[in-house]
Amino acid sequence: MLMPEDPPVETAVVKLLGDPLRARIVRLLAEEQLCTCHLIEETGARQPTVSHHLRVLREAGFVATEPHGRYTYYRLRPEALSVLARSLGDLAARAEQAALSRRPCD
Amino acid sequence: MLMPEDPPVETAVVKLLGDPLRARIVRLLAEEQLCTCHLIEETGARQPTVSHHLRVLREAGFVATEPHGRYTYYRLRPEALSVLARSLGDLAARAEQAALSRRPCD
DNA sequence: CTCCGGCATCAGCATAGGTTGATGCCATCA
DNA sequence: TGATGGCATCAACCTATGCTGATGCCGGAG
Repeated sequence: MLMPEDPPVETAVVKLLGDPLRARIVRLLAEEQLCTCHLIEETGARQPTVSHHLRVLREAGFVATEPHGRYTYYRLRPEALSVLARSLGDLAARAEQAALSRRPCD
Repeated sequence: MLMPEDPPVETAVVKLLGDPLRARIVRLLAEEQLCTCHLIEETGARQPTVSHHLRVLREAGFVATEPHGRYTYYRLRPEALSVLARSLGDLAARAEQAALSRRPCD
């Protein structure tokens, strides 16, 4: 078979939102665009830590960076979130049907 | 302040779906009810591993257990998934607005 | 041109969490 | 009632990953 496993893509992406600090950053960015210094003082985390998580979120397509003078602003990419939301919704819908069938054990 | 942070509850729950094996189990259970032995042969993981993840998923409210003879069947709880989906959808919606405002740096 | 401040990157450390082998419990069957 | 098989639990190990301190880059102000 070609795809014995399901796309681990989404899974890897979901994993990123599982980190508390990353989740906090995402929620902060869901309210307004912020630069790194804001995120530092809002979260209380140190600069390299924040910078690291922003990099991770950027590489995953969750945030977009926008250099502005010597500050760097970050904004959320709503699409990335809504794709995940839709995917989870689909899964929930299928789960409704799954309650009916049960695979026999022998 | 009482709640400087936002509810890490969802975050903790999302984290669970970030594990590849757990995600695989959830997707398998989204198709039909399965017992542990099915999940073992489907995933290729060993029995204690599967059992451990099922426990985690059960404690998080993602799956329900249903003892059936000497087999134990598991089924997905669609509600848990749809709650997450809705939450992510809300976040995406707010992110749309967030693109407009930007906090000044000084 | 020089200094400063915001930010990214790097190597090392520490903890969390997934996997494993061994073991015990319970239900079924002979 | 003893044997078997499905499943849960436990302690130990190990890898992944988040955090830290140090350093370098770059844009802007003087």
